[in-house]
Formats: sequence, structure tokens, C-alpha cells
Amino acid sequence: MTGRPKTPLWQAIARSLRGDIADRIYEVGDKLPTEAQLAERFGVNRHTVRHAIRALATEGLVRTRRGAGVFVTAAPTEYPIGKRVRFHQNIAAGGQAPQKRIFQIEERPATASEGDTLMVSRGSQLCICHGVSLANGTPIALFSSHFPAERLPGIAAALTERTGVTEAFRLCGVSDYTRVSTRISARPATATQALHLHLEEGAPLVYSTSLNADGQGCPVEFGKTWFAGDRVTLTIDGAV
Amino acid sequence: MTGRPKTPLWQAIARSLRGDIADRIYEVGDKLPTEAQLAERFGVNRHTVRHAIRALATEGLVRTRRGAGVFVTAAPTEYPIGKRVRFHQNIAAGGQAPQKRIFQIEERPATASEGDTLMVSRGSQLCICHGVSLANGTPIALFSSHFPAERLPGIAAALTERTGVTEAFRLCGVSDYTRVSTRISARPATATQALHLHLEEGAPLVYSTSLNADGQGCPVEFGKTWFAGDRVTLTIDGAV
DNA sequence: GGTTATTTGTGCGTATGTATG
DNA sequence: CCATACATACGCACAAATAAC
Repeated sequence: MTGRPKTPLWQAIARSLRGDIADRIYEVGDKLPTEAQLAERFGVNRHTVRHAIRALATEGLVRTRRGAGVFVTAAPTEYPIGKRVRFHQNIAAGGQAPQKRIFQIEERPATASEGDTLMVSRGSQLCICHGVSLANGTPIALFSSHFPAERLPGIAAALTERTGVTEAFRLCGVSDYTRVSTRISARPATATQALHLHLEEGAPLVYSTSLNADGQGCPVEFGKTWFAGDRVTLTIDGAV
Repeated sequence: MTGRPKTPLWQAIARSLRGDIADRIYEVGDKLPTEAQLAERFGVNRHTVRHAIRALATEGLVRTRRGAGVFVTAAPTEYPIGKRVRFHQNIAAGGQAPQKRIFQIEERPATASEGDTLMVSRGSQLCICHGVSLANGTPIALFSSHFPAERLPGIAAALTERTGVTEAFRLCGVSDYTRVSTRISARPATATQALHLHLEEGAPLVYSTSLNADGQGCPVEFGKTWFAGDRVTLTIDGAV
């Protein structure tokens, strides 16, 4: 034959439909084309389309109603990236309930490269916060935030008391902060990452590193974030 | 034992080192820690580290010199995203040779959603350009650019003659254009995408959709881009 | 320029888990 | 159930190239 289609047809179709939902070709609440129409579009049997739709339904992306059709119930979370990136605001603005779960708060001296990015001397104490971000109860990202502990007295305690980073910063005397830079690439999920994000090992993640600074341009946070690739869309407004 | 490490140790180590290079923890030209040091850091035998390094060497990321050490020879391409995104300038600014290969130029009427984003009526003619972008000869991204043909007379011919989109626009009377919005997520590579990008099927891609408009804010291009996740890092300057 | 310590490259032996027949 | 083959992983020893003194 032509080649060998390693991926089953129904998976390819599910992926295609998933992409259409992520691209807002089908908005939340929209009715998908009928199974017969989809079967014709993809050139497959209706059973194959049904298999794909069943997969999307178990993922919670669509809901089927007998006699009515298939309806989009959820779409990837929009996550705006700009000068002011606030997790809670970002998620809440999309009409979803933001939530954070902290795994561990670690304190250790900075390595040379960590010190460079945060503009502190090597060996200066760091406070590192590992956890997961959720929207509407489903995990969307893993994060590990690096804070310069000596510049932010009491940051570790503030992070455990308050859920938001913004509030924790305020307790440490940082009234405002802005995003200096963001770097984005894609990585496969490790076994442990997949576990926490409820994904398969090797599933594509959006890996982002970011630097936040206070009003004087002094770095206050260096963050690494692993977004579940099919559950989040980072958006960048041209104006930023 | 604890769990079952499905992925081989040497692959996990290779991935970790690959990430460190992408994060610029080890810059191009830097010497990696010795095999003995890495073996101690990862808690494995030196042979296992060697296996990982061999994998990185075949990828062209590092080069080994007996008696001297292991040196970083390449790192992911930096691709700045901002108000003015120009492929050739982006790649050239990083000291790499930009190149483009066009697979097909297609002309067909716009669907309803395509018309919405490009602000043309449904059924209005579109010019769609499929191809691959390369840096230093290695493919880094697949793209399909959608142009409103009626707004840009002669765009199809201009795209075949000139390599750059910027020059093609100029031929059609668009002297300048800026990035209106960018949307980013991660997707696994399909079989055909993997083929063109020289990746494994399912490898993580950064999937980006973008909208460019002319000086009057009139959309002139809607683009979809699939970046090879481990070969590109999108960077967003806070100031843009 | 020669000596020495460091570092990669190579070889062999052992053990384990997994897939195949 | 057993034999075989293969990939993974560890341990030890030594050769060869490099760099530093």
C-alpha cells in the first residue's frame, strides 16, 4: 500500500475534531455536523466516526443527545500572555474556576545560572514552589516557581497561607509585578508529569519559562510551567 | 520496586540534558560536566550516561572530543514573537540561514469561519500556501498561510516568485503589516507532519495560529504553524 | 618540551527483564 | 514451559587523546 497508517483512523478523526474545537471552529454549545456528514467528510464509515466521538465524549469535550446531535461542552482554556500575567484573573476571565494545589515548598541555595536570571549572587537562598494549576477542577498545568528568598522576606510562609502569588507578593512588600520575558517550546510529558496532569506519558506539553519583575525591574520570580497541550491555548494579543 | 520506569534510563537522561541545552543552562560552546560527574548526578553508571550522550551526538546537539570533554554544538532556534513577526529576520537574527520550501499553492472559496477571521464574505476566494520553514537546512516548522485573494491581487504569483511573504505583500500593495494576535498550544505530530519535519510520529509540536493585518487593521494573512517542539523556542519579550 | 592528571573511548563480564518462537 | 535473542544497566580495567603544570 501507500505507507502504513500506524494510527487508527478513529484516533486521527478524534484528533482532527479536537483541533477544530480548540481552534473555535466549533464553539462551546455548537452542534457538530451529523455523524453521517462527518462520515462523508472523512471518507469513512459512520461507525468509525462514532468511535471518535465516543472518545471525545469520555474526554468531556462533547456530549451526545439522541435525536438531537453532538454538542460541544468544553474547549481549551484560554490563557492570555502579556505584560501582566495573573493566573487567577486569566482563568476567571474565561468563565472558569481557578484553583491551585501546592506539592512542595523547597528552600535551597541558587545555582550559578539561576542566580544569573534572578540577578542574585550564586548560593543566595531560593524559595521554590512546586504545584499544579486547575481550571474547573481539571489540572491544566504544572509549575515550579523560583523566588529570591532574601529579596522577599517571608515568601515561603506567604505562599502557604495565600493561594495567589499576587497576594503573597503583597505580603512581602511587592505591590506590583510585570512579565519581563516568556520562552515557549513543546516537550513530551514524563511519567510523573502525565500522572499529575491526567495525561498519557509522552503527551505534548507546552513548556514555558517566564521571568517576572517588580516596578523597579528587579526580578521577583522565575517560573517554569508545563501546560497540558490539548487543554490550554496561550493567547498573545498583538498590542500586549 | 517503587513503580516501573517504562522509559529507559538513558532516554530520560538524554531528555534532561536536551532540556538543559534548550534552557540555555549549557550554552553553545560550553563543555558539559564530565561523564563521571553526570553519572553521579543522575545516580547511574557511566555507560548509561554515555548512551544518552551518544544519542545527543547523533542528533547533532553535542560533539565529543576524547580527552577534552563533551561540548554543546547547537541549541534550539530562537523565534521572537511580537508586533512584527518576520520569518527571515527572526532566523537571521539568531545567526542562522533562513529558508522556505513551498509544497502547494491552493485557491478555493473561504468557509464561514475562515471568512470571519479574515473579515471577508463567506465564499470569497482564498489563496492558501502550504510549505516548510528551515533554519540552517533543518526543517523547523510547517505552515499553511491563508490570504484573502481578492484583497491581494496577484498574491499567488507573488508567492511563487518571491521567497519572503513580506516581499510578496509589497508586490500586492501592502507596504507593512503587523501581528494582531497569536494563539499557541501543543499537538502531537501526525505521520505526514513527522515525515516533513524529520521527527517521530507523536512528537510534540508547538501549534500556533496567527493573524496579520495591514496598517489600516485590515487582515491580510491568517497562518497556521506547526513548530518542531525540540528545535524551536518561541520568545515573547515583555515590552514587545 | 616533557610529565602528569584528566577525560573520553573501548573491551569484557555479569545480571535482569521482555519479547519471540 | 523452555530456549533464544535483544535491550538495558552495572562494574572494572585499560588505551588514547587532551590539557595543565
